[in-house]
Amino acid sequence: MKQKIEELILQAVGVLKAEGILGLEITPHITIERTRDPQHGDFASNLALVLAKPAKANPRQLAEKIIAALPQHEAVLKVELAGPGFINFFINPDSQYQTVSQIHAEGRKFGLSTIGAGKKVQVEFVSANPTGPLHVGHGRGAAYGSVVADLLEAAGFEVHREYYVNDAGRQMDILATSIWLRYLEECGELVHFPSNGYRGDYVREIAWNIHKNSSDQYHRRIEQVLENIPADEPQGGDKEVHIDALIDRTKTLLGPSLYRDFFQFGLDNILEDIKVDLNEFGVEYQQWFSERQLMDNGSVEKALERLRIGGHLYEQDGATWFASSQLGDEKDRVVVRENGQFTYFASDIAYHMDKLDRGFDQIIDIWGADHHGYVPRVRAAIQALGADESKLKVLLVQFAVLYRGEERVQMSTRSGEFVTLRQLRNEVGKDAARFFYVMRRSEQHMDFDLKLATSKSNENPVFYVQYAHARICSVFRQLDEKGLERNLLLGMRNLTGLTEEHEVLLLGTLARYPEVLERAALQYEPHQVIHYLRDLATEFHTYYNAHQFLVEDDGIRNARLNLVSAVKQVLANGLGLLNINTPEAM
RNA sequence: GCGCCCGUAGCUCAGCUGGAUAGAGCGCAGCCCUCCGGAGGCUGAGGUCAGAGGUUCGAAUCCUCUCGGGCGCGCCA
Repeated sequence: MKQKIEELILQAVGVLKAEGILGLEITPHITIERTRDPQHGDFASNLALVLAKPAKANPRQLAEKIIAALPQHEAVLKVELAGPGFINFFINPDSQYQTVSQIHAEGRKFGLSTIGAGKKVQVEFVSANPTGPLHVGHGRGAAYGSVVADLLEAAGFEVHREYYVNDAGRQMDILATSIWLRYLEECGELVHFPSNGYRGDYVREIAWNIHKNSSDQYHRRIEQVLENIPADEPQGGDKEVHIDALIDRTKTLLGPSLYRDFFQFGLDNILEDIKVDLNEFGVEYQQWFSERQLMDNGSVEKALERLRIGGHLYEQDGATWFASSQLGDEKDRVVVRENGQFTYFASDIAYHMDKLDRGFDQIIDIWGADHHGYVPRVRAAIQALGADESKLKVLLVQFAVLYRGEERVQMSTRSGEFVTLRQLRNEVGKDAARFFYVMRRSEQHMDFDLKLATSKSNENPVFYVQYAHARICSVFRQLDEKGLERNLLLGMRNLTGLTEEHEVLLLGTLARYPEVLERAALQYEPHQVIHYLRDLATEFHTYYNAHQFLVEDDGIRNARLNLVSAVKQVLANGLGLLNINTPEAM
């Protein structure tokens, strides 16, 4: 509908240009909006207001000329000039009725579009270090990322979902060493656990598992381990120096092969846990991309070589630097350390080169907002690699603060007592968790009230929307019990009988769904879908209270049932897209 | 100190990329079917869009400054 009006306006502009009223050089950006106030019709355009200046004309007079030049169309009932120069379009109600039959015909596919057809998009999200279970902060990224990906798919894009696994680097060595020390405890050694180690219970569990299945082959005496190790922080030393020495000692005592096994076992364990966790949360990936693989197969060298050829690298203080400050970053960044090791950033450059080489039209990185300082350097890298910088889109997700009613839920990573995503799911369930995470704009700091999410009352928006769906299902159950018939075709023929205010409103809202999906997808804003579904549910509940559906009159009854079942379909489509259940009864 | 995000009703938040009288939910004050699920609906009170300038026909939205909150500024990942 929106498109049709746009075409009509475009034709009118063409006519005015031919008549010399508008300069030929003027190419207006036509915006058509749905009106907020029904008195203003169904759609409105501010074209005349926008063109008034370049055309050097009075906006109202210009609007009149545009209206006069507008071709007739069966779907447009009338066009009005209003206010300072708005052009308001009143749609022929008959065309609104078509959406009901369209929804019935298209079913689950209603709302999908093809604007993204032929375009490949990669969405990378969560990508938490595999050093422990996902916590509630990752949950928002997971929910947001997966819905953005699904929205893009609904808009016709070919979507590739990816998790970047940071399975190389010091953090992983710290993990392996932490597990090993816990393992030694299992063997009966008395260990002073390093202050910088991973203290969570999961580390003990993994250690316990290894010990159970491996007899004592990794056992070394604690005196051997601690010999000449610099003091930890509580003993007046430096915790970083302490843990690095412990890592080296672990590697030496176990030897490359055993260390590798140990490292791998910890990694596999945690990664598997993350995969199961995300899966249960309704999040699927096409690929789990290994950072270590980039290190091992020479991709990092290749990426740096490409930067070197482009003249973006230089040596200083024994390290290799990327001159990112020339490409918008605030300062240059080290890519190869003095000790010869690549930085995390170096492998990230290689990762993004790999993304570019795979031929995606758009690369979307979804990060926690605390990483925002990282954006300019990655952008710089994209440019230095010779790619179009606009291919990269970074979406930042703010943290969620958990509350239980009024009381703030404390999180502490250090003590290992943080709230995990799994705990959250167990407490509020998948549906409420996903709904709440995605309910707010991603850049918005969010208060997540656990008590509200679990309450089975009208305070809880999840239940409100789901209830609308269940209520419609209940109506259809009642149909049988009352011994009334349903006739789909008869209902379609009588749709024009739906002239009540509530019905007209619902028809308009149903017709809006595809537009909402499209906007939400192109702007990466899942919360728009949530707001839409709440609106739709509200309008349905209002309608339900105002009118009986199961009436004696066959024509009206069947028309209303068709309308209501279209509402049910759209609720199911919307909730389905968010990966939230649509219960038939609650 | 510099950079990014945010500031809208008592609370939690929308606000369609600059449009018409700023909207929801919760909370509060009143109400509603002998009838398809009251997990619902209706009505009302509640706002200097943090503040001050500017841009223009028109600003919550764009620009500048100030105030307040969050987060970043490693040869960590």
